Amino acid sequence: MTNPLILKLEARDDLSDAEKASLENAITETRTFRPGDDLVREGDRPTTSTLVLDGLCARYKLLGSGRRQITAINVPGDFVDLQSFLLHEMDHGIVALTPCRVGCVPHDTLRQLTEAEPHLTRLLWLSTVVDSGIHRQWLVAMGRMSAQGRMAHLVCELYVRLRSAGCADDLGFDLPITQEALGDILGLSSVHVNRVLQELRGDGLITWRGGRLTIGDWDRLRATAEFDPNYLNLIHEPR
Amino acid sequence: MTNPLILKLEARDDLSDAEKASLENAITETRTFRPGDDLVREGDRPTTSTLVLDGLCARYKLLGSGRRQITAINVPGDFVDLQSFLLHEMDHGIVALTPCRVGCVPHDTLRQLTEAEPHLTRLLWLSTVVDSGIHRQWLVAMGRMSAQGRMAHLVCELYVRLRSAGCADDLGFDLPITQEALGDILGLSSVHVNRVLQELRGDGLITWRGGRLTIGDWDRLRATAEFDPNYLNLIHEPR
DNA sequence: CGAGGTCTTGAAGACGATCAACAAACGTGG
DNA sequence: CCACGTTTGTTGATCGTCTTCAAGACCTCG
Repeated sequence: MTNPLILKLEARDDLSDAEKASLENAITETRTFRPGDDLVREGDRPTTSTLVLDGLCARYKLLGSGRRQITAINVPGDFVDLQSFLLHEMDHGIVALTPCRVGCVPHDTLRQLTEAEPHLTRLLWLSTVVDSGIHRQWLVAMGRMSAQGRMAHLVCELYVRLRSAGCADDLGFDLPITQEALGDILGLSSVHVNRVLQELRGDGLITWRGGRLTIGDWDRLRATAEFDPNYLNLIHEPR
Repeated sequence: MTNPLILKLEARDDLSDAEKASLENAITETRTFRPGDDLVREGDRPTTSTLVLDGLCARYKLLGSGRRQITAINVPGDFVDLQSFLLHEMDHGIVALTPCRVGCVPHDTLRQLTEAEPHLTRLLWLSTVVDSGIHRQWLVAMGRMSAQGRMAHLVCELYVRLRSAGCADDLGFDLPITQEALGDILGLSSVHVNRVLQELRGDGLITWRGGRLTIGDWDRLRATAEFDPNYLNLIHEPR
């Protein structure tokens, strides 16, 4: 099976065979995690960065009250903590939301890439910059949209991202997580998540049963979410 | 006057004289903006990136309802839209919050830096990655903190960032923006911003008059905000 | 001095949180 | 395959936070 990071980068620019080989060889080890396992903890100083090969992970922070906020979802092909190569100390934890398989890339290897492969460096930089754009969009949703709008937006985003990673079909995608986790993503209580889901289902926009999310009416879902995939930067052009 | 970007990067790693010169020479033009002016609009495809030399700018998105959400504040030394060099199309606008002086750096120059200056490239990459960390912290505040906690957190963050940019003294800093803008930052209505400010002032945590924010009790402000500057990555070490 | 923008205050209402109880689903061991 | 315990999902009731609307005060700048 080919490395999903290569798929992700090739969606945005051409890669030479040498560059693909560099990426393939960068992974020194693969590891698996079960839902709820921490891949990395806040305060760690990892010496490798983690690439999601399969499953979903989340970045999160905990507050004094014990509340959790998830700040990002990572799908296959995402370099979860690529920034730890530059930041050194983790300012947040990373948890497996579903069963996960990940690849580890030593920071030394990344550093060598930045010395020898300027184009690949720009593409890796790009992938952190796209993450940043997703964060900004989430901020807009959190600050100015209703709970239903936010939920609809999340579904739209995950659908497009999973699709581009080859992990969704025409009808929907697997999302085997709890309503509480969904609340931690959207900044809502699990009770309210439940009610919002019922409304969206009542309106025929989505259904979500047995860990499988099905899209009922993409156009209206998209309208509810005011979703514009622009910020995901799924455009192929020279970088 | 020395380029504040150099100050910002030197807070996090050593720069050689050649690297400093590269950064100085990168700015081809400086421009000024008045409060409310757009530096860049959503959908633009700029050919330069913008470095704040003086004043405050904000990244923002507008929703269908006309609501605005500010997703980032940029202080002197920040490279506002460095990512446009990789992303090409702007997924958000940038507005001057106060009178601003900025420097323009052509994307061609940035590209050449990535080809010839790996260490400087890593530092510029780092600065986008720190922005990302700030976004994540804002998400936590938006999702899981009260209006007062959020306000307190914003004040703490701005104080530390402006201080490290040499734009704040022991007592506080200039913040000549409207309460409505503050609401667009925090995802609150301007009415509620007003009330939250009154409470914080009543508690002796801050005062804000005539565009000048004064910190009354840093320890309690910090506690209210659960503020930990860790995510700003103000650590000097080799990158 | 007047006009537009900004700040302030009050009142009403919407949205989402919290609490509590129960139902359903899941997994584990017998 | 069933029994049981634990986790997850569902529902109702109540409460608090923040929004919205509206009106008046203040301020700044032409």
